[in-house]
Amino acid sequence: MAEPIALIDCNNFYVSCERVFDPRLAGVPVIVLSNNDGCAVARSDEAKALGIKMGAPAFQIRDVIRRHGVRVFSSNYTLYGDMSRRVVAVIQDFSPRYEVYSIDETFVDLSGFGDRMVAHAASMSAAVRQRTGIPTCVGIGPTKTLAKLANFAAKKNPLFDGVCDLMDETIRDYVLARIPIGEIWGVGPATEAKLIRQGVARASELRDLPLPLARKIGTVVLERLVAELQGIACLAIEEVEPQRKGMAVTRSAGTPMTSFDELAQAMTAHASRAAEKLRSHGLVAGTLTAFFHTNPHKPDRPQHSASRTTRLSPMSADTFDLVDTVLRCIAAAWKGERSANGYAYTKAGVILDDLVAARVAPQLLLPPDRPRDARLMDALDAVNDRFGRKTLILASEGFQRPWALRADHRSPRYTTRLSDLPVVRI
DNA sequence: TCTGGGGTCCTAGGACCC
DNA sequence: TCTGGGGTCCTAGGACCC
Repeated sequence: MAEPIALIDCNNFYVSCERVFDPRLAGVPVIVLSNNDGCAVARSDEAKALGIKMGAPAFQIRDVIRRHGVRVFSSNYTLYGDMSRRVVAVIQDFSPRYEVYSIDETFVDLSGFGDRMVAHAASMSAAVRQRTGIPTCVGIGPTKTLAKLANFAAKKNPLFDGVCDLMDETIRDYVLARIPIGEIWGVGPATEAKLIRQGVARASELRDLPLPLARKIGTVVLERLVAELQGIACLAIEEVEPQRKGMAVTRSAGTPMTSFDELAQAMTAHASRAAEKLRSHGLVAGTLTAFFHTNPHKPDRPQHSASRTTRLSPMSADTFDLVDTVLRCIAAAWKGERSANGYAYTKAGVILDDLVAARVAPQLLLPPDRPRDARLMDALDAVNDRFGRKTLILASEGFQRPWALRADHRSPRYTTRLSDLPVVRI
């Protein structure tokens, strides 16, 4: 008998975070927008009922928002990240083995709880609600994929009262027969279309696919997925966070960039941020990619997309190194006049790969003539840590920042900023 | 005239996730 | 006018090696 795995998933997480600090948001439609206030990335149940889809561009749903008084928020990742940490702190009290899978989901090993398993899951959910204010649902199954499906069922069907246990085969058959394959973890639009062409439309039908056929239709990934649906655990709970392989800082521009200088400023900012992220994780990068492109949603306008990848030698997390490298990359990729080349670039970014812990990174055999002082970076980080991000920046980042993000509806950082605390006047 | 077989490594691109 | 950002994994195919 497989061991039970639970998935605890926060309901409409970003919206729930906003509601914790403003009870007036309860019962009304609320959405949270992506970076740059681009599209809806979280929706309350009321907003979903209005037909607002995940990822809907903000400008396309303006009418619905106005007509129904939908409350709109810019993303406040500082707040959501901190709330996520608090949720996990509660979950820790309910099982020693767990995996933080995303900002709003955690897999929990429930083996050993026997008959009390469902009750235990319910009290975990209640404790999270009581101690953080965040509502959750729990799905339980013999594999991660089935726990995910159980969670989906728990969210959709009020019958389950927030906790769905799919360890029982009868209930599992009932649920799988009713869930379309597109809802399964790992089945995206491409696989869904392919499977439907093969006459496979329900989770139960996918589960009953012979493994070799699954392998033939898809890849080893689909084969594994089918095995997981059959109750054969292929994906373990990963308690230790694996060493990350790459990291990226990419942004859409608030106003399109039309000159090389504007792009260079934005790229300086992205590279600086990337270097900062590397150092905060104690890493250095071996490969750097810089890219920029025009707005692909406007195919009638002139399109240009460019990227350059280069090795960082020695591997580095130094702001100056990364900025120099990025500027060389975009200079090599820029077409035409620097003042304006006829293109309006809306997105640019820096991607770092081959990440290694700084202390085990290979060193140069012959050190450079002017060794960069690591203490300079320490000082930079110390100042920005103490006085706020971007207190000290490279001058090449500029001070106008026309490309900077839009965030017109940001809520206060209630839990991480003293200056953002609500003030009570008596 | 006739030109092998068996590997590794790297990269780009696709698919998926939240 | 306005369409996010940051990740992972897998595969195919090319380059290269002996």
